[in-house]
Amino acid sequence: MRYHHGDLRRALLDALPRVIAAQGLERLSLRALARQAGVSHGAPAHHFTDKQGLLTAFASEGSQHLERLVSAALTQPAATDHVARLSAVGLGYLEFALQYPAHFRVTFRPELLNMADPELLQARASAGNTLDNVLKDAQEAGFLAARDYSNVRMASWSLAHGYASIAADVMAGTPPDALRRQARRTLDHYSRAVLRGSGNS
Amino acid sequence: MRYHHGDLRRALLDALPRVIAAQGLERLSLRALARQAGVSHGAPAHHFTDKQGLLTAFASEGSQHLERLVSAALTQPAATDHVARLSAVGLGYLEFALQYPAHFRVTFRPELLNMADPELLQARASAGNTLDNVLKDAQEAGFLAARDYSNVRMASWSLAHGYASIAADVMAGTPPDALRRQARRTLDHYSRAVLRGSGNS
DNA sequence: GATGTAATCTAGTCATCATCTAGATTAGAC
DNA sequence: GTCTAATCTAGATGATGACTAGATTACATC
Repeated sequence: MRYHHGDLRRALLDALPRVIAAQGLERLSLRALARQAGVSHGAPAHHFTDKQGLLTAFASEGSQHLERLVSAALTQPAATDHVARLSAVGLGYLEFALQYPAHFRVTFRPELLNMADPELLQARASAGNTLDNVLKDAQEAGFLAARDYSNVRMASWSLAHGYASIAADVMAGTPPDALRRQARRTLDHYSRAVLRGSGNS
Repeated sequence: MRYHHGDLRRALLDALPRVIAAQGLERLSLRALARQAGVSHGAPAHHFTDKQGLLTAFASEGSQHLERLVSAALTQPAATDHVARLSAVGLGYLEFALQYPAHFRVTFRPELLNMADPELLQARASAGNTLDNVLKDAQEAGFLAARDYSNVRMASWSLAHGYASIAADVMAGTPPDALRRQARRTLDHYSRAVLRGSGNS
């Protein structure tokens, strides 16, 4: 075992999902993580200062994964009209929860993170822009009244986050593909209802 | 200090929100809680077995509060038509997050709880029935197609849970009344869109 | 290739924690 | 008044996060 690891920071971040999956986020210990990486129990502190720093870096990664998956869902051939595009945002959100469950559990838990971390803030902000782009397009095309914009934005965000949370927690045993199908139905129905026209009474 | 406390179980559950608010759920310790109650560090174990047992009992309380607040929102004079009633479910959910933030943080965290606990299961089930009653009424009145039922149920649950989660986490600094107003607008818009008629193409 | 500095890692320590145990105290039934 | 079960205390154990001093290595510079 070499004294210098090479890239311990990366190795710890890569081992984290496994350790969290194995013993749960609540029982995550820096020492167990260090053991996994074959390194002494004090080594992680040099890269992340403390547990909060480790999880903050992990959450930044999470926000980047989220943004990537939402963007990927939007560039799929099916995401043509505005309804499908609004659904796609939610589906990308779910995909994040399904593909990166450990990240998902950490990313939206401010009490575990250093919310002043600039890297985290930037990752969060750019992840939130995608929804705005979709809704702005829908508004310009006349599918969303200007005065409904903030309501629909809040509802869409809440719905995506809520469904993914429920899928990750309550429905933890359900097969991913079943969740994807249910989410698609639910989100399509929602998006169709909410973007039907711009003249709601 | 008497040797027997009288009702230590209740005293611990009552002190829990204060301790969680003070030092955060992640740093909650049974010993600190015992100190708060003026009792030795081993005493809580007799009533709750372990930390998971304590939080499970706390989560059962939470589900009861949730059910009570949703029911209260439904019996308000404004909750007359089906749209207002569907909104009220979400508003009750938010009210739970606002009035019982500590309970809210614990109640939906299965990894902290003993999900096999019969008391918890029953509290959860009865809390979930209220939404079904509202949607069943809407369906019978012709505001919701039978084949859309499960989609709307899932969307409403996700939206309520997601908004409350975001309000509790991301928007932790926002004044409660502002959150209530925003939630009412968002939920009304959603409910109106989704319950407009039963003949969506 | 040698050298010096900064980055990285180890090993030991401390206070605290959850959990377990044995035993002390008390309430309440008989 | 006695006895039993419920309740609580006190001590111990192993693990944890954070801190420290010091050992080892990488790397730029000469």
